[in-house]
Amino acid sequence: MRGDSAARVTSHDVAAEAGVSQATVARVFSSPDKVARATQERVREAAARLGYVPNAIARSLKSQRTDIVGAVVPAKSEYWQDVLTALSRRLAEQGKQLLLFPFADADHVEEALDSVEQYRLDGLVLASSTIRPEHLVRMRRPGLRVVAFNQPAASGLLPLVMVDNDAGARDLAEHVAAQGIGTAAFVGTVASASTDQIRYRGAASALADRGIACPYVEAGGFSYDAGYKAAARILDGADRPDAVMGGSDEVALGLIDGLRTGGLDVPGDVLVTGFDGLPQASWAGYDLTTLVQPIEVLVDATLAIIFDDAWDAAQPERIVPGTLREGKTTRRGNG
Amino acid sequence: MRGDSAARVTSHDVAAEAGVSQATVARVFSSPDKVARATQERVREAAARLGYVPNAIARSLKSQRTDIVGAVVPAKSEYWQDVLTALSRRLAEQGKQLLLFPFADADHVEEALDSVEQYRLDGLVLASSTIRPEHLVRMRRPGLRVVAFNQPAASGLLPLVMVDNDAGARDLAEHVAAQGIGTAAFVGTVASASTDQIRYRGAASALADRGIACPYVEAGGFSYDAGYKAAARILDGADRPDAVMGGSDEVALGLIDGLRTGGLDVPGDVLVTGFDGLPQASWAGYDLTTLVQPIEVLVDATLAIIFDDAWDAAQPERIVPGTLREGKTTRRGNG
DNA sequence: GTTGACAATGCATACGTAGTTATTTAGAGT
DNA sequence: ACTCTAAATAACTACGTATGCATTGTCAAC
Repeated sequence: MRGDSAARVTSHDVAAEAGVSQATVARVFSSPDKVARATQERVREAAARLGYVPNAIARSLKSQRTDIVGAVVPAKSEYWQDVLTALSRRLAEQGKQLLLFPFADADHVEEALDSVEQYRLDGLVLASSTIRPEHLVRMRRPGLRVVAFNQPAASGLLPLVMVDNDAGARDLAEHVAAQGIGTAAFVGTVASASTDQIRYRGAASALADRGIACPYVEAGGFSYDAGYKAAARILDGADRPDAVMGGSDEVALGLIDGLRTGGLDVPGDVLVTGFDGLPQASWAGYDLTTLVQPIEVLVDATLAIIFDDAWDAAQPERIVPGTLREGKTTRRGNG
Repeated sequence: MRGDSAARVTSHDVAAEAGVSQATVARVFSSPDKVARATQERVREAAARLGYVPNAIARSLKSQRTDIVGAVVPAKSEYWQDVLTALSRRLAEQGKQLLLFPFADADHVEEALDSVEQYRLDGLVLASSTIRPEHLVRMRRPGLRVVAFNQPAASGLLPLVMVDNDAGARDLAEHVAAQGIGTAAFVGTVASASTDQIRYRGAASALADRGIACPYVEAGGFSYDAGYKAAARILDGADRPDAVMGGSDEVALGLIDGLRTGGLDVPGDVLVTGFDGLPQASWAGYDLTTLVQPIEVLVDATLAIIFDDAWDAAQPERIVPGTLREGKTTRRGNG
């Protein structure tokens, strides 16, 4: 009842109720130490009585800060959902919010970026390997802190935070090679994705050092389905590899099921690895060997760049190592 | 370069550049039909030249609309991620944005709700069965359209959109019963969740009609892990059921792996069903029989309530039927 | 030629807050 | 008692836009 009748309570109303000026009310809520104890209590009581809630829109207009960070992420991706969760939780701890800009295809990036500019966000996390360089550059604007997240292509164009894709891919390759394989294949997601390229080069180079060839197969997508279909192509191929390295966990999980559907045993006949460290990779049905990304660390580094003034002019690159998670998909002998 | 120098371009700057008044500039961007063709072009050119972008904050302050919808969702849940994706895509089509309020535990709901009020959102999607009724009631405020999403407990307190949990559970139960089982068990997520209760009652009632008992087992969480661990308890139990119905897909997938780890064959020894229709349920490794929620329909209904003025005073309830998806986890004979 | 109608535009103001400057009050020192 | 200083509060203004109202200009009708 009470709350309903007081439809739009402003700081002026509270000021009148408490017998002080509007400025004092504002101070009570933004810098309380500048207001005497007794006055503060009186104002807070009046505010509670009227059901006053500060208007963040007006505050933003005045203070030129929205306390909102935007995130441009692919609409359909298991990996990014984990990142978003970590990101928004950290922001919430600081009283900030996360505005979501998912996009289905590259064409919609433009629209999302328009909105980003209109809302005068404090910062922006750009997370998608399919954003083209010209878009990246356009995002370099004063007052807006943009960070490229796991997007090697942004190197030199924007501040960048990413997992060490090269080292991770090498670790995985060396682990697989240590199991004593003769041939291998790398099933990438989309060849034009910069993460894909680095992961492939790292893996191929590490395998080459051990005399193992590693052709590249493109799944054509970031999804389980793409991996599942790629498995068929590998089964049809002339010589079946002893190990298949997936460009991402999602593709790797599809690969496993595709290979198993084709009658092969994983890891009996073929070893499989992934990349990312999705929760699903740990599911007992798969227990995938993968490179776990330290999402919390990456997120913290991202927010540090956005909110730490020291980074203002510089274009830092934070490359964080991942962790090899050994699952049963690369465990050859089970004795 | 040009963009950098024009740090903060306002409609006044554009007005000066184009030789018109600020009001005309505003009209060009908000109600173009009220401005003469020639003037419009001149203004747009000037705007482009200066790199002007309308300030959504100021617009919101004046227009009392933010074009932003908030969503309070559980931080860790596969299901909600699908909902968020659909929701934000639809909003983006209408030029609106999605502000995310994920919460790890019920204590953080309060904080999220505070932010919601401060930001004067156009609407709010409340999606979590663990929000308590007192919070729900507090959200009934003038000017803020709140919709409870898949949250039966909100019935009578808030406008409500949900899948027909009861009918869905009955469909699943009847489908399982038709496979000729003797005993069954329902593994719920968290007993206090209102969706859980309805799904269990629906399933148990349908099974009882066919003379099949169906005890309730609580997994203690919404996750794969909870389901995996619950499988062990079922294996340890005195009489093993012929069919296990999971309270959600995530729990069901955990159940399957748990049962298989315990040496059982699914569906050979035990049939399993889920609820939700997650992408993962369709993965070849599981191919789970489940009730697919029509997420697009639910989302559209939700946005209709938020943005359609006709719903203003009423407290509508939209209950949408789901679709049974028959997978191999309930296919007994494979001939 | 005068009037009326209507389109196009300018002027002024309000949205609700935060910060800047000015004013009042209280307290301490001599 | 008088000044000096610091603390507390009030008055005022700016943030950038949208819109009601007033004004100007154009054209058709009589």
